[in-house]
Amino acid sequence: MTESTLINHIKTYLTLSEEELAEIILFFDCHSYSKKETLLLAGRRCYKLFFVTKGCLQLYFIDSLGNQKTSQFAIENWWLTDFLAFQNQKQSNFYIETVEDSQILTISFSKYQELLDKFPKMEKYFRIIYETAYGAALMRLKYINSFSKEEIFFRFRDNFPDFVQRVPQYLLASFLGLTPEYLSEIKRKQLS
Amino acid sequence: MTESTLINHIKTYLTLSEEELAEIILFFDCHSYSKKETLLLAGRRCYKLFFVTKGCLQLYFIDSLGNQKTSQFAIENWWLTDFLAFQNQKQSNFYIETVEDSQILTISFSKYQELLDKFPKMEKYFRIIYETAYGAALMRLKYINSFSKEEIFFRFRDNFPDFVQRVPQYLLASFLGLTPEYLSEIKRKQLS
DNA sequence: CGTCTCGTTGAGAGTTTTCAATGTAAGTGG
DNA sequence: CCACTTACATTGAAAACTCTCAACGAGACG
Repeated sequence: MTESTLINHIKTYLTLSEEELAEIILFFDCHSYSKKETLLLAGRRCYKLFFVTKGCLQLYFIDSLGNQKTSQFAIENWWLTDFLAFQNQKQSNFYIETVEDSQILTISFSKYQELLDKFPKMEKYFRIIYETAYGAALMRLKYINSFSKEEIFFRFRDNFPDFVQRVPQYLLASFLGLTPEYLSEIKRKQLS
Repeated sequence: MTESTLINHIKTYLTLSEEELAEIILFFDCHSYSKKETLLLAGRRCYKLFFVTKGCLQLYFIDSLGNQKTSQFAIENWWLTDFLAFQNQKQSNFYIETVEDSQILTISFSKYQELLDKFPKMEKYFRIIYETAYGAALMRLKYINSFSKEEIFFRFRDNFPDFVQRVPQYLLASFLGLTPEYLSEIKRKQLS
């Protein structure tokens, strides 16, 4: 059951009764998507927050030259949306698309507010989620400023070998901020 | 009164009685620092969270070549710490230092936990703070991946002209991820 | 006045991108 | 199951971007 993924995740941070958890889960809709389906369009109002129970999402934008640039991936147990646009109920700056066949729990902005009002403990859950995500984003910025693109790739591959296998190389390149061609070159250099 | 800065900030997100606010503020210590004082050392356990009521802090690290790299600034009404290290009570990856003479409210990790336990509404406050900060970090990553360093500088200067005046140029360069020399060159190029 | 910090300049070197071409694997329809 | 098409990965050369290093200049401050 796909909802149990979220329930288990919440349980790792909060102590809640089974009744409460059952009520909480009702705030969410469950959807299945196949690979390369779009869940959020840039320019549209961002009124959904997504939780991945299976599969993989990417948050990306199109730069001025028409290239797709990935800002964030989300795999099992990750939350994803354009958080600034979601919070302010503004137009999104990003697209969200499935990278694999995926199962996604969805909550609208108004339901999200209701959920937080009715279960204040969930404020704590999301506070921890965002506190962690923000810390991780600062670490990512640290990496970007510390290392050459070559080093960024090798370190990422060492830290997340499974994930590197999981996504196509051009998406990984787009996420790490280099061109697919240069990523190819780097890999070849290391072999010799 | 420096504590009122935090009180006002909390009021913009929560409705709390004056008594509650008075109790909340007791969890914090107030300190004055002059320019270039260190508040957090990399390698030490990170057990404090900071709120700037006046002045400016920087979160930075030293790269393998010995260069200081700024990951984040915090001015009035900003929270700052090494959030990953704070949350897990681990060794910090960053230094924190004053950029100007500053007044800082400080809360230890244990007091922070007590505060959140005693005033669950504060979970909501911090949830919003971190949700915003995370969204902003993703936007920063978007900028880094979208634009050349030259463009990043001009856009930052257009968006935050006052801040650009406020901090020395070498710190700004370190924050934007380019060298002071290159920043000089960019500025000169635009004049002609 | 001397010193220290910060900003500027210029040349050369290193990194990364662009572009165009080729190779390869995988999916699709007959 | 094969032929076709498409999507993705690789290669190499040239160009663009950004850094390094060393030197100089200007202002702040004791």
